[in-house]
Amino acid sequence: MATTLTATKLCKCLGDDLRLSLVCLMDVQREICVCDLVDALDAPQSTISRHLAQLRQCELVVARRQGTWMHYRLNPELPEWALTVIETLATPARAQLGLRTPAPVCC
Amino acid sequence: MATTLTATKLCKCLGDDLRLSLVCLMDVQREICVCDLVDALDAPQSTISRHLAQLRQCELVVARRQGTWMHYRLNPELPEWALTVIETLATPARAQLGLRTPAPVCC
DNA sequence: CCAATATATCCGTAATTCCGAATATACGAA
DNA sequence: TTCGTATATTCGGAATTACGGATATATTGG
Repeated sequence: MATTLTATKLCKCLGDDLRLSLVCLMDVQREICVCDLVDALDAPQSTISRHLAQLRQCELVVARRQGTWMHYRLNPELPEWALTVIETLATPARAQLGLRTPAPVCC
Repeated sequence: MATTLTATKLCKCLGDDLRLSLVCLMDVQREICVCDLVDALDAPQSTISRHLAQLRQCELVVARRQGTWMHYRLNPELPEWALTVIETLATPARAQLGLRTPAPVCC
């Protein structure tokens, strides 16, 4: 199910507060695990996991398992334009979404 | 109904093939009128107009009336990050959406 | 094998978005 | 005024997306 990342798809992914928050968090913390995401963003675990799956499917992020934990990070093979968009949005988005850089809890 | 442009809203606007096409066309042709948009993109007039209204409402674009025609262009007061995002997406988007620069028909 | 923890998926429902034909509005010309 | 062109809005229905509780799966430790 590996679809190519298009401009429209990238925007659709980022066009949701929760998903944009997830991406922003991964942009600062190079790698972050689900439990940290869950308590950084105030949303039920199933919701977060569902959005992460969506980001994975668009190949915006990749996951690495370490024991019981899953660590997520931005896909290192993102096309440059996509990375530029993310980095450009990161600063205004963090302010607008009220994201503070969370101290890593687990891992 | 002038809401502030947030990162999420910008992405929502750009997360649709038709709207992204509209924005891309305005990005090349500094200013373009609805009839040109209608025949550049193959979609019914009401659909295009509806999407334009949405872009207007998010303040991504502004319109200028000249007689019967409406000329649209990117909002010159767009925050810099928004403009950067648009310009970054423009090139890949044009390729992915198969947009050729249309020769101005009317006006 | 069993329990505990972390994460993913399912599934019915609610909310949002999209579509395009029909209709309305705005303007210029006659 | 009336007509014709350009554009906007309305509206009901279809399609997509989001939600979150319940449940399934995976992994580690005992």
